[in-house]
Amino acid sequence: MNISALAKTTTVTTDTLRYYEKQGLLPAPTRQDNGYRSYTLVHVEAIRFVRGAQSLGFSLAEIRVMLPQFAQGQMGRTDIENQLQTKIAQIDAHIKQLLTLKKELKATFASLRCASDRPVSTAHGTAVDSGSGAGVARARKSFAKTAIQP
Amino acid sequence: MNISALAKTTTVTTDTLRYYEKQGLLPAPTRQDNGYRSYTLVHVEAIRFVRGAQSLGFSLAEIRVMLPQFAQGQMGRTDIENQLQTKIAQIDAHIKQLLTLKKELKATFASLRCASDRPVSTAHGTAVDSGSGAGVARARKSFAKTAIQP
DNA sequence: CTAAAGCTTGGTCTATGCTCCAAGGTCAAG
DNA sequence: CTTGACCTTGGAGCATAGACCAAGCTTTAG
Repeated sequence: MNISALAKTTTVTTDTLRYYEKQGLLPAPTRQDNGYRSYTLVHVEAIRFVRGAQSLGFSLAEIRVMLPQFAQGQMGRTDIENQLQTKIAQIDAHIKQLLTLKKELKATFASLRCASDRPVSTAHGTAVDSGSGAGVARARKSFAKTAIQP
Repeated sequence: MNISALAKTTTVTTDTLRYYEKQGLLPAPTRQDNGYRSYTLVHVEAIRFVRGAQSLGFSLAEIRVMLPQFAQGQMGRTDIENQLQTKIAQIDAHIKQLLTLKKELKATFASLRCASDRPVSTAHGTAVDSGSGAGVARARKSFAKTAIQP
Protein backbone atom coordinates (compact mmCIF):
# COMPACT_ATOMS: atom_id res chain seq x y z
CA MET A 1 0.00 0.00 0.00
CA ASN A 2 1.14 3.51 -0.80
CA ILE A 3 1.58 6.22 1.73
CA SER A 4 -1.81 7.79 1.21
CA ALA A 5 -3.52 4.47 1.71
CA LEU A 6 -1.68 3.96 4.94
CA ALA A 7 -2.57 7.49 5.91
CA LYS A 8 -6.22 6.75 5.33
CA THR A 9 -6.33 3.45 7.16
CA THR A 10 -4.49 4.84 10.15
CA THR A 11 -5.94 8.36 10.03
CA VAL A 12 -2.45 9.77 10.28
CA THR A 13 -1.24 12.29 7.74
CA THR A 14 1.39 11.41 5.17
CA ASP A 15 3.59 14.10 6.64
CA THR A 16 3.38 12.46 10.01
CA LEU A 17 4.13 9.06 8.51
CA ARG A 18 7.30 10.36 6.90
CA TYR A 19 8.14 12.09 10.13
CA TYR A 20 7.72 8.89 12.12
CA GLU A 21 9.91 7.06 9.66
CA LYS A 22 12.61 9.67 9.97
CA GLN A 23 12.33 9.42 13.75
CA GLY A 24 12.73 5.65 13.69
CA LEU A 25 9.19 5.03 14.89
CA LEU A 26 8.19 3.25 11.76
CA PRO A 27 10.30 0.61 9.99
CA ALA A 28 11.55 1.94 6.68
CA PRO A 29 9.16 0.57 4.08
CA THR A 30 10.40 -1.18 0.98
CA ARG A 31 10.44 0.99 -2.10
CA GLN A 32 8.78 0.35 -5.42
CA ASP A 33 10.74 0.79 -8.63
CA ASN A 34 9.57 4.38 -8.83
CA GLY A 35 10.78 5.11 -5.34
CA TYR A 36 7.32 5.12 -3.79
CA ARG A 37 7.08 3.71 -0.28
CA SER A 38 5.36 0.35 -0.03
CA TYR A 39 3.69 -0.33 3.31
CA THR A 40 2.33 -3.50 4.85
CA LEU A 41 0.20 -4.53 7.80
CA VAL A 42 3.31 -4.38 9.90
CA HIS A 43 3.32 -0.66 9.44
CA VAL A 44 -0.36 -0.33 10.17
CA GLU A 45 0.20 -2.07 13.46
CA ALA A 46 3.33 -0.15 14.28
CA ILE A 47 1.40 3.06 13.85
CA ARG A 48 -1.40 1.79 16.00
CA PHE A 49 1.11 1.00 18.66
CA VAL A 50 2.70 4.41 18.40
CA ARG A 51 -0.57 6.28 18.53
CA GLY A 52 -1.87 4.13 21.32
CA ALA A 53 1.20 4.57 23.43
CA GLN A 54 1.16 8.25 22.65
CA SER A 55 -2.41 8.56 23.84
CA LEU A 56 -1.29 6.93 27.07
CA GLY A 57 1.19 9.69 27.66
CA PHE A 58 4.37 8.21 26.28
CA SER A 59 6.62 10.51 24.31
CA LEU A 60 7.86 9.51 20.91
CA ALA A 61 11.29 9.03 22.42
CA GLU A 62 9.90 6.60 24.96
CA ILE A 63 7.94 4.80 22.30
CA ARG A 64 10.99 4.50 20.10
CA VAL A 65 12.77 2.39 22.69
CA MET A 66 9.68 0.32 23.43
CA LEU A 67 8.86 -0.46 19.81
CA PRO A 68 11.39 -3.16 18.98
CA GLN A 69 10.71 -4.92 22.25
CA PHE A 70 7.02 -4.89 21.69
CA ALA A 71 7.37 -5.87 18.05
CA GLN A 72 9.59 -8.85 18.76
CA GLY A 73 8.17 -9.99 22.05
CA GLN A 74 11.58 -11.22 23.05
CA MET A 75 13.46 -9.77 26.00
CA GLY A 76 12.69 -6.36 27.38
CA ARG A 77 9.44 -7.74 28.61
CA THR A 78 10.19 -6.58 32.09
CA ASP A 79 11.46 -3.30 30.72
CA ILE A 80 8.16 -2.55 29.13
CA GLU A 81 6.25 -3.67 32.15
CA ASN A 82 8.43 -1.56 34.34
CA GLN A 83 7.80 1.43 32.18
CA LEU A 84 4.12 0.76 32.29
CA GLN A 85 4.19 0.37 36.05
CA THR A 86 6.00 3.64 36.35
CA LYS A 87 3.51 5.40 34.13
CA ILE A 88 0.63 3.89 36.01
CA ALA A 89 2.11 4.96 39.30
CA GLN A 90 2.55 8.47 37.99
CA ILE A 91 -1.00 8.63 36.80
CA ASP A 92 -2.27 7.18 40.04
CA ALA A 93 -0.44 9.89 41.91
CA HIS A 94 -1.91 12.39 39.51
CA ILE A 95 -5.40 11.20 40.26
CA LYS A 96 -4.83 11.41 43.96
CA GLN A 97 -3.66 14.97 43.60
CA LEU A 98 -6.62 15.83 41.45
CA LEU A 99 -9.07 14.34 43.86
CA THR A 100 -7.44 16.12 46.76
CA LEU A 101 -7.55 19.38 44.92
CA LYS A 102 -11.15 18.87 44.02
CA LYS A 103 -12.08 18.38 47.65
CA GLU A 104 -10.15 21.47 48.63
CA LEU A 105 -11.76 23.54 45.95
CA LYS A 106 -15.18 22.44 46.98
CA ALA A 107 -14.48 23.31 50.59
CA THR A 108 -13.02 26.61 49.58
CA PHE A 109 -15.85 27.72 47.40
CA ALA A 110 -18.35 26.53 49.93
CA SER A 111 -16.79 28.77 52.55
CA LEU A 112 -16.85 31.81 50.32
CA ARG A 113 -19.94 33.91 49.80
CA CYS A 114 -18.79 37.19 48.39
CA ALA A 115 -15.18 37.72 47.53
CA SER A 116 -13.39 40.98 48.16
CA ASP A 117 -10.35 42.39 46.42
CA ARG A 118 -8.58 43.40 49.57
CA PRO A 119 -4.81 43.42 49.27
CA VAL A 120 -2.22 41.52 51.29
CA SER A 121 0.86 42.52 53.23
CA THR A 122 4.13 42.03 51.42
CA ALA A 123 6.85 39.71 52.53
CA HIS A 124 9.21 42.41 53.74
CA GLY A 125 7.01 45.11 55.14
CA THR A 126 5.86 47.37 52.32
CA ALA A 127 2.14 46.85 52.79
CA VAL A 128 0.46 46.84 49.42
CA ASP A 129 -2.24 44.25 49.60
CA SER A 130 -3.55 41.59 51.94
CA GLY A 131 -5.04 38.11 51.98
CA SER A 132 -8.22 37.49 50.04
CA GLY A 133 -9.94 34.87 52.20
CA ALA A 134 -9.00 32.09 54.55
CA GLY A 135 -10.75 29.49 52.45
CA VAL A 136 -8.78 30.31 49.35
CA ALA A 137 -5.56 30.49 51.26
CA ARG A 138 -6.21 27.11 52.77
CA ALA A 139 -7.02 25.55 49.46
CA ARG A 140 -3.94 26.99 47.87
CA LYS A 141 -1.79 25.82 50.69
CA SER A 142 -3.02 22.30 50.33
CA PHE A 143 -2.70 22.59 46.61
CA ALA A 144 0.89 23.54 47.05
CA LYS A 145 1.46 20.80 49.56
CA THR A 146 -0.09 18.06 47.53
CA ALA A 147 0.60 19.11 44.03
CA ILE A 148 4.04 20.66 43.76
CA GLN A 149 6.95 18.32 43.43
CA PRO A 150 8.82 19.46 40.31
CA MET B 1 9.93 41.39 47.31
CA ASN B 2 12.07 41.54 44.20
CA ILE B 3 11.97 39.07 41.41
CA SER B 4 14.87 37.00 42.65
CA ALA B 5 13.30 36.66 46.08
CA LEU B 6 10.11 35.44 44.52
CA ALA B 7 12.12 33.10 42.37
CA LYS B 8 13.74 31.65 45.45
CA THR B 9 10.59 31.24 47.49
CA THR B 10 8.76 29.63 44.61
CA THR B 11 11.70 27.76 43.09
CA VAL B 12 10.78 29.17 39.71
CA THR B 13 13.38 30.99 37.65
CA THR B 14 13.16 34.72 37.06
CA ASP B 15 12.87 34.02 33.36
CA THR B 16 9.84 31.92 33.99
CA LEU B 17 8.33 34.57 36.24
CA ARG B 18 8.64 37.20 33.53
CA TYR B 19 7.32 34.71 31.05
CA TYR B 20 4.28 33.99 33.20
CA GLU B 21 3.66 37.68 33.60
CA LYS B 22 3.82 38.20 29.86
CA GLN B 23 1.43 35.29 29.40
CA GLY B 24 -1.05 36.72 31.85
CA LEU B 25 -0.52 33.97 34.39
CA LEU B 26 0.79 36.30 37.01
CA PRO B 27 -0.76 39.67 37.89
CA ALA B 28 1.54 42.47 36.80
CA PRO B 29 3.42 43.49 39.93
CA THR B 30 3.69 47.08 41.02
CA ARG B 31 6.93 48.75 40.12
CA GLN B 32 9.40 50.46 42.41
CA ASP B 33 10.77 53.89 41.51
CA ASN B 34 13.68 52.24 39.75
CA GLY B 35 11.37 50.06 37.68
CA TYR B 36 12.02 46.89 39.61
CA ARG B 37 9.07 44.55 40.01
CA SER B 38 7.63 44.41 43.48
CA TYR B 39 5.92 41.16 44.37
CA THR B 40 3.62 40.20 47.21
CA LEU B 41 2.18 37.07 48.72
CA VAL B 42 -0.51 37.24 46.12
CA HIS B 43 2.09 36.43 43.54
CA VAL B 44 3.57 33.64 45.57
CA GLU B 45 0.20 32.03 45.75
CA ALA B 46 -0.59 32.62 42.13
CA ILE B 47 2.60 30.83 41.20
CA ARG B 48 1.80 27.99 43.50
CA PHE B 49 -1.53 27.69 41.82
CA VAL B 50 0.01 27.74 38.36
CA ARG B 51 2.65 25.17 39.17
CA GLY B 52 0.20 22.98 40.98
CA ALA B 53 -2.28 23.03 38.15
CA GLN B 54 0.52 22.47 35.71
CA SER B 55 1.68 19.42 37.60
CA LEU B 56 -1.86 18.11 37.31
CA GLY B 57 -1.66 18.25 33.56
CA PHE B 58 -3.25 21.59 32.82
CA SER B 59 -1.66 23.67 30.11
CA LEU B 60 -0.80 27.27 30.77
CA ALA B 61 -3.65 28.26 28.49
CA GLU B 62 -6.09 26.29 30.60
CA ILE B 63 -4.64 27.71 33.77
CA ARG B 64 -4.92 31.23 32.45
CA VAL B 65 -8.69 30.96 32.22
CA MET B 66 -8.97 29.27 35.61
CA LEU B 67 -6.83 31.76 37.48
CA PRO B 68 -9.18 34.70 37.91
CA GLN B 69 -11.99 32.42 38.95
CA PHE B 70 -9.87 30.69 41.51
CA ALA B 71 -8.36 33.94 42.74
CA GLN B 72 -11.68 35.65 43.25
CA GLY B 73 -13.78 32.74 44.36
CA GLN B 74 -16.78 34.43 42.79
CA MET B 75 -18.64 32.89 39.91
CA GLY B 76 -17.07 30.35 37.65
CA ARG B 77 -17.06 27.98 40.54
CA THR B 78 -18.89 25.44 38.49
CA ASP B 79 -16.63 26.18 35.55
CA ILE B 80 -13.59 25.19 37.51
CA GLU B 81 -15.27 22.18 38.93
CA ASN B 82 -16.38 21.16 35.48
CA GLN B 83 -12.87 21.49 34.21
CA LEU B 84 -11.59 19.44 37.08
CA GLN B 85 -14.24 16.82 36.51
CA THR B 86 -13.30 16.66 32.87
CA LYS B 87 -9.65 16.28 33.67
CA ILE B 88 -10.38 13.63 36.23
CA ALA B 89 -12.54 11.76 33.78
CA GLN B 90 -9.77 11.93 31.21
CA ILE B 91 -7.22 10.63 33.63
CA ASP B 92 -9.56 7.92 34.81
CA ALA B 93 -10.00 6.84 31.22
CA HIS B 94 -6.26 6.95 30.84
CA ILE B 95 -5.78 4.65 33.77
CA LYS B 96 -8.30 2.22 32.44
CA GLN B 97 -6.50 2.13 29.14
CA LEU B 98 -3.19 1.63 30.85
CA LEU B 99 -4.49 -1.17 32.98
CA THR B 100 -6.07 -2.85 30.00
CA LEU B 101 -2.90 -2.56 28.03
CA LYS B 102 -0.92 -3.96 30.91
CA LYS B 103 -3.12 -7.01 31.05
CA GLU B 104 -2.85 -7.49 27.33
CA LEU B 105 0.87 -7.16 27.38
CA LYS B 106 1.18 -9.67 30.16
CA ALA B 107 -0.98 -12.13 28.28
CA THR B 108 0.90 -11.51 25.10
CA PHE B 109 4.31 -11.98 26.53
CA ALA B 110 3.19 -15.01 28.44
CA SER B 111 2.03 -16.65 25.24
CA LEU B 112 5.28 -15.95 23.45
CA ARG B 113 8.34 -18.09 23.94
CA CYS B 114 10.61 -17.34 21.01
CA ALA B 115 9.68 -14.63 18.56
CA SER B 116 10.26 -14.93 14.83
CA ASP B 117 10.72 -12.21 12.27
CA ARG B 118 8.38 -13.68 9.73
CA PRO B 119 6.74 -11.13 7.44
CA VAL B 120 3.05 -10.46 6.81
CA SER B 121 0.90 -10.28 3.70
CA THR B 122 0.24 -6.78 2.41
CA ALA B 123 -3.14 -5.16 2.22
CA HIS B 124 -3.53 -5.42 -1.55
CA GLY B 125 -1.71 -8.57 -2.54
CA THR B 126 1.99 -7.89 -2.93
CA ALA B 127 3.25 -10.32 -0.30
CA VAL B 128 6.26 -8.86 1.43
CA ASP B 129 6.01 -9.82 5.06
CA SER B 130 3.56 -11.47 7.45
CA GLY B 131 2.31 -11.38 11.04
CA SER B 132 4.72 -11.87 13.88
CA GLY B 133 2.64 -13.80 16.38
CA ALA B 134 -1.01 -14.17 17.32
CA GLY B 135 -0.41 -12.95 20.83
CA VAL B 136 1.15 -9.73 19.71
CA ALA B 137 -1.51 -9.19 17.11
CA ARG B 138 -4.17 -9.65 19.74
CA ALA B 139 -2.54 -7.27 22.12
CA ARG B 140 -2.13 -4.66 19.44
CA LYS B 141 -5.70 -5.02 18.39
CA SER B 142 -6.93 -4.38 21.88
CA PHE B 143 -4.47 -1.58 22.22
CA ALA B 144 -5.91 0.03 19.15
CA LYS B 145 -9.44 -0.56 20.34
CA THR B 146 -8.97 0.78 23.80
CA ALA B 147 -6.36 3.42 23.34
CA ILE B 148 -6.92 5.30 20.11
CA GLN B 149 -9.44 8.11 20.16
CA PRO B 150 -7.54 11.17 18.92
C1' DC C 1 35.23 54.94 43.26
C1' DT C 2 34.74 50.72 41.40
C1' DA C 3 33.34 46.15 40.95
C1' DA C 4 29.89 42.86 41.59
C1' DA C 5 25.33 41.71 41.88
C1' DG C 6 20.72 42.65 40.63
C1' DC C 7 17.21 44.47 37.59
C1' DT C 8 15.25 46.00 32.95
C1' DT C 9 13.88 45.04 28.03
C1' DG C 10 14.19 42.65 23.88
C1' DG C 11 15.72 39.17 21.25
C1' DT C 12 17.27 34.55 19.96
C1' DC C 13 17.41 29.46 20.79
C1' DT C 14 15.84 24.77 22.41
C1' DA C 15 12.93 20.42 22.18
C1' DT C 16 8.75 18.14 20.83
C1' DG C 17 5.59 16.86 17.36
C1' DC C 18 4.12 17.81 13.84
C1' DT C 19 2.45 20.85 9.37
C1' DC C 20 3.06 23.23 5.18
C1' DC C 21 5.54 24.40 1.08
C1' DA C 22 8.43 24.12 -3.14
C1' DA C 23 10.42 21.81 -6.94
C1' DG C 24 10.28 18.02 -9.38
C1' DG C 25 9.46 12.87 -10.87
C1' DT C 26 5.45 9.34 -11.89
C1' DC C 27 1.19 7.60 -13.23
C1' DA C 28 -3.69 6.98 -14.87
C1' DA C 29 -7.50 9.01 -17.52
C1' DG C 30 -9.46 11.47 -21.31
C1' DC D 1 -0.29 14.30 -24.91
C1' DT D 2 -1.80 16.90 -21.45
C1' DT D 3 -3.98 17.34 -17.05
C1' DG D 4 -4.38 16.17 -12.48
C1' DA D 5 -3.48 13.23 -8.77
C1' DC D 6 0.10 11.13 -6.31
C1' DC D 7 4.81 10.51 -4.93
C1' DT D 8 9.72 12.16 -3.72
C1' DT D 9 13.10 15.13 -1.00
C1' DG D 10 14.43 19.05 1.56
C1' DG D 11 13.60 22.86 4.17
C1' DA D 12 10.82 26.26 6.67
C1' DG D 13 7.35 27.34 10.18
C1' DC D 14 4.29 26.72 14.36
C1' DA D 15 2.83 26.12 19.32
C1' DT D 16 4.30 25.24 23.97
C1' DA D 17 7.12 26.31 27.83
C1' DG D 18 10.47 28.06 28.81
C1' DA D 19 16.23 28.94 28.78
C1' DC D 20 19.76 31.97 27.66
C1' DC D 21 22.03 36.17 26.24
C1' DA D 22 23.21 41.08 25.47
C1' DA D 23 23.09 45.97 26.42
C1' DG D 24 22.32 48.97 29.70
C1' DC D 25 20.53 50.89 34.12
C1' DT D 26 20.71 50.62 39.73
C1' DT D 27 22.12 49.23 43.95
C1' DT D 28 25.26 47.42 47.27
C1' DA D 29 29.81 46.22 49.22
C1' DG D 30 34.62 46.96 49.80
